[in-house]
Amino acid sequence: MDKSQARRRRVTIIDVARHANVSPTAVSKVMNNAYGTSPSMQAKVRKAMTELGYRPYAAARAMRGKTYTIGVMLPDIRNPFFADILDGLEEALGDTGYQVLLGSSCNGEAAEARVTEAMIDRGMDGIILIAPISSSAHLEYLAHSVPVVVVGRHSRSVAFDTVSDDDVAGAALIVGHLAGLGHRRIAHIEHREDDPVRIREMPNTIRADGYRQAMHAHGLANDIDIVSTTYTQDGGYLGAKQLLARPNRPTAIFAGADIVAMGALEAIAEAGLSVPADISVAGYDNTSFAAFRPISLTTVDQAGHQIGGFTAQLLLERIANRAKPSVQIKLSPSLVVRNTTAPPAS
Amino acid sequence: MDKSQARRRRVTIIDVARHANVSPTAVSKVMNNAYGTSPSMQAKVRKAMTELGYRPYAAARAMRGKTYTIGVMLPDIRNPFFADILDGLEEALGDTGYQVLLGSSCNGEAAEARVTEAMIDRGMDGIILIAPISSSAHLEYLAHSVPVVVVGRHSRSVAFDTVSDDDVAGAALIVGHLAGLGHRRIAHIEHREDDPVRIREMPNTIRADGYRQAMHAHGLANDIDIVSTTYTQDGGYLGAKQLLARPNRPTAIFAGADIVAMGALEAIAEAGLSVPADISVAGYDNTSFAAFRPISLTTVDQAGHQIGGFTAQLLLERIANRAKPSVQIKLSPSLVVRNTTAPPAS
DNA sequence: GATGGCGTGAGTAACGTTTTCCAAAATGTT
DNA sequence: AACATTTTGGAAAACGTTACTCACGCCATC
Repeated sequence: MDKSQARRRRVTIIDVARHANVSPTAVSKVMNNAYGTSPSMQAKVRKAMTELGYRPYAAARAMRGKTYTIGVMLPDIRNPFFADILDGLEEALGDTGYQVLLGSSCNGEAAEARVTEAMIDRGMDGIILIAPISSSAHLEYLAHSVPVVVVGRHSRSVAFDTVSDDDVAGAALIVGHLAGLGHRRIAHIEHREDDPVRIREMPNTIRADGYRQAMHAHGLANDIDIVSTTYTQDGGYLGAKQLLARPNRPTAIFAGADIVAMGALEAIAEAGLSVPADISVAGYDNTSFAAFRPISLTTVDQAGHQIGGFTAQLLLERIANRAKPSVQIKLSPSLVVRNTTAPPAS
Repeated sequence: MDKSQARRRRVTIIDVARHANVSPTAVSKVMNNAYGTSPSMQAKVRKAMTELGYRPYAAARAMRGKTYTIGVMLPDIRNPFFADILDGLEEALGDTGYQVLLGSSCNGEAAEARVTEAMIDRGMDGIILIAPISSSAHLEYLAHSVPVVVVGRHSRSVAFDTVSDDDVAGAALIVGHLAGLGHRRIAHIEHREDDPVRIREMPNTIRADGYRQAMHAHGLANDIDIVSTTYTQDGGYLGAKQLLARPNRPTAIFAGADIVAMGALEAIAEAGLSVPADISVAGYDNTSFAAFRPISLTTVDQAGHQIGGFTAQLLLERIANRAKPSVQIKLSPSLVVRNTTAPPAS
């Protein structure tokens, strides 16, 4: 039929209005369930809309202030933990009519700013920043342009809401578990951070801090041993190599993220050692491949699904009322013991 | 400063024009490098733009037909193979000024249609569909509304370009490798497909077909053994369980995707068998965790990065000229032999 | 039977940008 | 010096939608 035409013109609200013999205003009102439309009018308009296959043009709606679009900034699309968050998000958004669009490729502060600005420029109704590395001032600035929810960062602002996990408690779970097994030389691989503000706020640094606190609490202050790399598989590989080269090498490694633990496992395998007989390894995030049997990684579960759900809820509330007081939600992690941790070889 | 204001008004082209003492038209012309702007004018306008920190409002541009946005539909955000494609895409797009936004959550034809329609409604300049399951007619329909490039599907259309991998050749590589090692009972786990059109076009069915052809070519027609599940870890687990329960169980399993191989490895480990001593396993995609040493999966590399690059190039060309003849690019896969395949136990 | 209120629908302006014109100025040609 | 041509910059319209304002007719009330 007209599918063969080179380029079809969109069906607009004007077409619907003409078809239903009413004004465009009326069509708009019906669509938005606005006040002042009689039942007969509603029926006429809805009939015309389905007959013409009308879909409102979100790009035009943007000019009037609503796009029904929520942007999510992901720092790394390969980290499967973020997928859990997204699942929770989509589920909570359900059939609210909001469409989620993802922006990725954020390696670095500049790229992150590019993505978030792009989302603002596209008139998104709200944006979700997952573990952003931008300065607090920049987050604050963004939050004044558009409703924002920040995930994973331990900061507090009147301008945006935050959802995060209690990383201190999570680190304590791991250290407690390993110490309970009899380990003393428990090392940690962290994601290097230099910026003083981020040191206070980023989950990775809080996790390292939690490790230090927990080591102290177990009387292992002298055994604190941290290597700084990055939260990537490569970072885990390099970090573990350093640790294995120590004269008195650790009996357990607490990696700051599952993906880091993967790299550590690789370095350990390469060194001809076996896990957990020679050395124990624990991760963080309980990503799907931590559960994968051949690996079966001891880790900390952050309830990504739940995080996503809360995030969606907070964002919707803030979209509805931009002046509402800001909320900080902190969830409690739980320990998942699998097969990469065991008592140290005596 | 004014960051503390409750809600800042955007800087518009009008503000820039006033600041530079020129007309809005002039500002627009300078931005778009249009004809009819003197060097002095350009300087004035650019100065005003930077002084005011102006960023064009993409949502308004959409009303004039260009948003500088490219939408990518991903069927499954957890499959790391797609991340490789995205990397290639972003790299090729480089600093063309286009912003990539991802739409995911496409489990099912309805959700896929929702996402693609949402992208069209947001005025995106072009969309990339990765392994879409929609009917050919629907793809055709989309391509008449917006420039489209389809990745992974073996179809041909005058309305859109396609980039795919030679899945028949890829399957032949695996079967050849296993047969060369001495295997005869080589089974395959496929992604079930019922729709007749999709059977001809989807990469998973082509891969299964390639497996059949290769088995014939090696004189192993009687040993053809296919279980139909899905391209997920669960699908691999269930499929392998079925295969292991066979009275005369296969000595090698060719999983249609790496993630399927992961599930198969899990089922095999659970059955108390070891890989590759008792049974060989091969995957497809060469995802990042296939290379992960503790797994070290034999697989087929599809050059996702390259696929992404070609896709970007084709889309840009089609955006520039919607009437250009359509192009079909088919890339050749390569075999990556690792540690999950070995000669069968004699 | 005039007045007031309310429910219903339409007209109009506005959002920020680009494109299509057109006028004026500058330059080149006889 | 008069005219033709090119260059430069601006005014106005358009894109699709929604919010605001207002007019009309209907009913209840005095």
